[in-house]
Amino acid sequence: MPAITLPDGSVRRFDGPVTGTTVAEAIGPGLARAALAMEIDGRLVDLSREISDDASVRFVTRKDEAALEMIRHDAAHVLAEAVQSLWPGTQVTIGPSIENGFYYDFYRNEPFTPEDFPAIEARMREIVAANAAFAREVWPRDAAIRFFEDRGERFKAELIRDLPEDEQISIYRQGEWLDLCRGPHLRGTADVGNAFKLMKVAGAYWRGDHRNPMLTRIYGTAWRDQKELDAHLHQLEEAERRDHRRIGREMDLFHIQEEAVGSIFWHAKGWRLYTVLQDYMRRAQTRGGYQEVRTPQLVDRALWEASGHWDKYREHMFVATVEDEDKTLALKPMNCPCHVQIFRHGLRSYRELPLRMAEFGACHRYEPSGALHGIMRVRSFTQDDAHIFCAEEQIAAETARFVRMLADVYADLGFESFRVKFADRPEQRAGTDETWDRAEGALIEACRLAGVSYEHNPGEGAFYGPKLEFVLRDAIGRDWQCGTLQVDYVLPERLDASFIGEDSARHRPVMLHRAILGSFERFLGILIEQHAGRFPLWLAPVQAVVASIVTDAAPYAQQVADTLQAAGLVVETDIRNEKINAKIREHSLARVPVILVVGRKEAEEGTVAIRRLGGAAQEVVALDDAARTLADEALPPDLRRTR
RNA sequence: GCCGACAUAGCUCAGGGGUAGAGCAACUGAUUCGUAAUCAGUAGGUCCUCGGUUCAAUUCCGAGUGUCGGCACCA
Repeated sequence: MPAITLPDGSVRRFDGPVTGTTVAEAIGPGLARAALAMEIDGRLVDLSREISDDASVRFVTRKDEAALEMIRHDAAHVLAEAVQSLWPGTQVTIGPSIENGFYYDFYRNEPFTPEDFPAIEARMREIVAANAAFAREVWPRDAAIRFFEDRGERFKAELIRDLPEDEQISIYRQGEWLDLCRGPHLRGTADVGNAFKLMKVAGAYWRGDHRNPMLTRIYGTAWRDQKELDAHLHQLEEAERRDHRRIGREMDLFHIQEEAVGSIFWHAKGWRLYTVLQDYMRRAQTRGGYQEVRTPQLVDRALWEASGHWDKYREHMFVATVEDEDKTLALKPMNCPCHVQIFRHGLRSYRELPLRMAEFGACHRYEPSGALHGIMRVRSFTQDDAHIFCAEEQIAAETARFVRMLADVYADLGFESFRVKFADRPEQRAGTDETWDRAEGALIEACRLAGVSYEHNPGEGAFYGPKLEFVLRDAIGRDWQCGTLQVDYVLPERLDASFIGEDSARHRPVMLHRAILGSFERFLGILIEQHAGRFPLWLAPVQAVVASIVTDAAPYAQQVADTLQAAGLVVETDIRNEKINAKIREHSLARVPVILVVGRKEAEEGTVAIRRLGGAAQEVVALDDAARTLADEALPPDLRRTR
């Protein structure tokens, strides 16, 4: 006699075990039509599942987030059936729902290509139209293993073998086809709907391990309805439109070529962007109580051996040898060992702590070729790196201080909010468990004191210590991990850094590794995509163009440009013999924030007509006023505050 | 690094066993024009590199390099 409690608090009693379908029908025909699955005591299950005991039940309809995930998961099953029916002998492996869609990994000698998509999608639509019910069955483990082995499905058999002993082996049938699956599923294949699209094929290692066979993965996107699908496709176009590689070329910011793979040729305009950002960061650091240093690019391997990097990252380091000397040097992949060298140069007193040592450190790492991506993932980059040498009891205060600084910088750069993740000890690590206990404990305590709330990111810490990761969200909703703060007890030990305490004895400092932007290269890529190249005035590579209407106005245009330049603005002059329409169009497409139009009238009156990027309005003001206003507007945010 | 796709003018792309085309950009000339494309003309190519097949390869085949999308990696 199950008593079923509904979300509104009402209770329904039934004579015996009932399925969710029955319960929904009992409540009303509308719900019976809309219910796709249900939550029994908070656990999502099939609607066809029987309820035999008292329970609280919530029905899941298409509007639910959970339903969208199920649509995607079921779409993966439909994809798998379609593929196996078109290419018998293809082995199935796994096919989960993911953000925005789903994928399914297949094993097949001949990989799929996007040309196969139309046929697969057509078959998928047939399967959806047939509306086979998803039927759950529980099989004995041995029978399930034998079944899949007999079909030559060795990956599925392996999956079942590796399931925990006490776990039920559930099989879902959809018509003729079946798959091992934990579930739950929608009622039938028709519930998947037709708002799906296959997107791309890719290789993926079995179980994500590069020692395993390569599978061929088909990605799809799936949504509740066509409108949502269209919105998603539009969003992808938007991301492509913002792609920093495209904008970098269009705006003449940088390029990369074969002779220096993974390194950037910064063109004049891109370099202005870079230096404006670097100057800003330098001011922020100075205000934050950091001292800036500069350390060598080439450092003897002995130091990397001592720090532990040679052991762990040797194959990711660029190594240099010289003919006349029996020495092996490495281009520094990071700055910390060098900073420790400065710290330990001479005796340090506790009075000097916390010692905040910053460097715009140019580092080289031999990244795997497949990892390279525009200016975001490169082999030569510059970090806004700093190490805070402090006593253990200063960790909390320094963490809080750093988070404040980071929040200010992000806000100035147009990112109002960020998330924090706490990454704790990885499997491969240096240092004892006791050390890790202390490091993690100190960081947790620091977060508490700083009022930082965080998500847990287990096992993702650096090999020498736990870290906080700071994640930005950009204008189109993508997350970027930029900032980091890492607590390190290991390196000071390995490189023998010490300070003299109040008690006249030697003590080990703790090192906090920290960065706000991460690397300039990557962050500039993010900034470019964040603004789609339409930078705020202070960052814009070209801040204004003076465009003349007639040749007679050319001398005045030059005078306007000179005035603005004297006021500190980056200005170009366009006195070509072109129509003003063409000039406006060109400079607008080039994303110049301000166009100053001057014709005979302006020349006579000593004015300029200001046109802002993105607007059609024009504002006619006296030249001197324009120079003053624009120069003011072009001040970096921190200088504007202290003006 | 692994899987797949791709590589043709500055850019975006078409083409195809007999050494190649468009649009935009560039250059020249005419036009002097008031807020998102004035008109006309000219020039521009190692068809990524190296091998192979062929009478002939930019095209077909192989290798390499690079790029792109994933996977793996990211101190």
